[in-house]
Formats: sequence, C-alpha cells, structure tokens
Amino acid sequence: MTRSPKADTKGRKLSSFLCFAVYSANLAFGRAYKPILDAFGLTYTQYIAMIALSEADEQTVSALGEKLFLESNTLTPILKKLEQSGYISRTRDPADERQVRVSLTAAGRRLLDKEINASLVEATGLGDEFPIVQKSVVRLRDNLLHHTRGDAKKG
Amino acid sequence: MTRSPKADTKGRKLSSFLCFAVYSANLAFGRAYKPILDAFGLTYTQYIAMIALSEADEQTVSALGEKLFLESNTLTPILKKLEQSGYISRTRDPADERQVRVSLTAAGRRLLDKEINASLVEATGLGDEFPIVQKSVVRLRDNLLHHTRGDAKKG
DNA sequence: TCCGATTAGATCGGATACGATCTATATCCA
DNA sequence: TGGATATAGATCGTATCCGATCTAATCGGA
Repeated sequence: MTRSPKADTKGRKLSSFLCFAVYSANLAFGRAYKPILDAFGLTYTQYIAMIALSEADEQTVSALGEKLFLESNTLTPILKKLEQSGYISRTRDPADERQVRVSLTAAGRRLLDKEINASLVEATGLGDEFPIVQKSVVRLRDNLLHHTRGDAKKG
Repeated sequence: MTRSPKADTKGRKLSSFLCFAVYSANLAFGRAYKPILDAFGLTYTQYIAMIALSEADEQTVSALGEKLFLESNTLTPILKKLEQSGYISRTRDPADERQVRVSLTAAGRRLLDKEINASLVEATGLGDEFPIVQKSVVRLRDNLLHHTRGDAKKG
C-alpha cells in the first residue's frame, strides 16, 4: 500500500480522510433519515435493526448481531425498546431457554413495507452510481473486519 | 444479498443496504483502529478530532465542529479529555471571551506525526482503489448533508 | 449422574451523538 | 447608555457502542 512516493505523511492523511469520510457519511445518514424516522418514533439504529429483522422471522439475538456486527450488550436494550413500541416480539425459545427469538410484528412489517419508503433512496443523491458505491463500501468494511480478526481472507 | 423480485421492496432494500454498509463500515473502522489507538490511550473519535486539529492551530470549537460535523455538546467533553491527556490546549480567546481556542500540543503533534502511522492505511486493504472509494464516500456524505438542509447545490 | 466448561443474553460503566436548554459574553440600536 | 438580541460554549437527558462481567441454561466427560 502507500504506493505514493512520499508515502508517509500523505498516506496518513489519506487514511484519515477515508476513515473520516465514512465516519461523517454515517453521521450524515443519521441526520438525513432522522426527520423521516422521527415521525414513526424510530431511531436510526432501531430502523436498521428492523431491516435486518425483515429478512427472517424467529432470529436469535446472536444471529441478528452477526448481521448487524453488534452483540447482546448493544442489541438487548434496542430490542427491548422496539418490543415496547410494539414493532417486534421477543420470546424465549422453549427448546433452548438461553435463546431469545425475535420477529417483526404485523405493525412492524407494515411500517417497513408501506409507511417508510422510497424517500430514503432519493436522499443519497447517487443515482446510477448507487450500487457501485454500495459495493465499494461493503468491501471496505469487510477488509477492515478481516484485518481486525487477523483473518487474511483476501481477494 | 437476497435480492427481492419486487421493485418496491428492492428499492427500499438497496437503500437500507447502502446506509447499512456505511453504518457497519464505520463500526469496522472503529474496531480496526482500536487496538492501535488503545496503545496511546486515544479513542477513535478523539483521534479524528486530533486529525482535524492538525490542519490549523488556534481553531475555535465551532470551526472544529464544522469540519467534524459536530457541535459543542459533543465536542466539549471530548476536547476536555484530550486536554487532560495533554494532547491539546484549550484557552479562552482574550479578544472574545465567548470563544475557546484549541490547538495540538507538542505531544499531540508528535503522536500524529510519528507514533501513529502507516499501519492505519494498510488496514483498509483497498490498495489502488483507496482514493476512488474515498471520493465516492465523500460525495455520498455531501449529498446527504445537502438533502438534510434542503440545499440543492449539486455537482 | 454430577460437576466443570460452554453458550446466550443481560447488566454495568465509559465514551460518543444529539436535541434542548442554560450561562456568559458581545452586539445592536433606540 | 441600557435593555433586547445574538453568539459561543457548556450542561443535561436519551440512545447508542463496546469491553468486562454476570446469570441462567445446556453440554460433556469421567
């Protein structure tokens, strides 16, 4: 890496800017979505958790955490709030009382399918580039995650 | 992943995935950097704040906040901690006592210039694509910010 | 079968984000 | 000049993130 000749200082700055670009893009997403989500009493993280829940019913907290890159310490309070709001259900698995099964309720699914919708895509202003940027960011994230765990599965 | 047949649902999902990709890439940056920053007693946000501070001396909290997309409610506690750590200085501007001027100390600058370095670039694993991804994410962020404030200044 | 190890969530404390509000200082202008 | 207004930070409450730890349930081996 650091393919630049004056690699040192320039490399550090570039790195800083990429990490900062992602950091601030994340803040920007939160702010762009907030007015829309506020109307439904959802926070940004709660909304993301519901998207993950929309992919399957009866997911465990751990399985959900793998999708979200979060653990029970973060998820448990969020899921409890979503349960209180009536958007999800939480029940202990009778077959293994250690596990909690989480699903969207009818109200939660209705919220995702109908009430919150296309306005969120437009906010990105990316047009045709949307899937390209998406792919790059996903790969960036995965590279970082592999680096973290010392896992050298590279492409 | 699990791309749905319906256009409506698909649009929502794509949007979700881009916001989620950024969200999780940000988490991934924090985790990849943590082991490195831990050694210097810095958090990820504190590190980013120091990068912004490295661009100029005697910045006000507001000016710093504009670069970081943060306000005094978030910055003040962070800057106080960095001051306690000895990496920055905070002083009221004699010409306008409302303003606080913030600068890196010698120790802070040394930390950025020498001690923390190229290892942070490698963690991204992006190689030559680094500047391209960076540019896309910056544009995404700016689009979102413009959308938030209803400002339609586009490129 | 019983006890240690493992697993799944939950709890706790520290550090962000952020809306709302507060204080102190500076400015405006009749 | 003096009170209304504006500005810059700071404080507070709520909601994430995350490391460390705890509890309860399950599993494994002698």
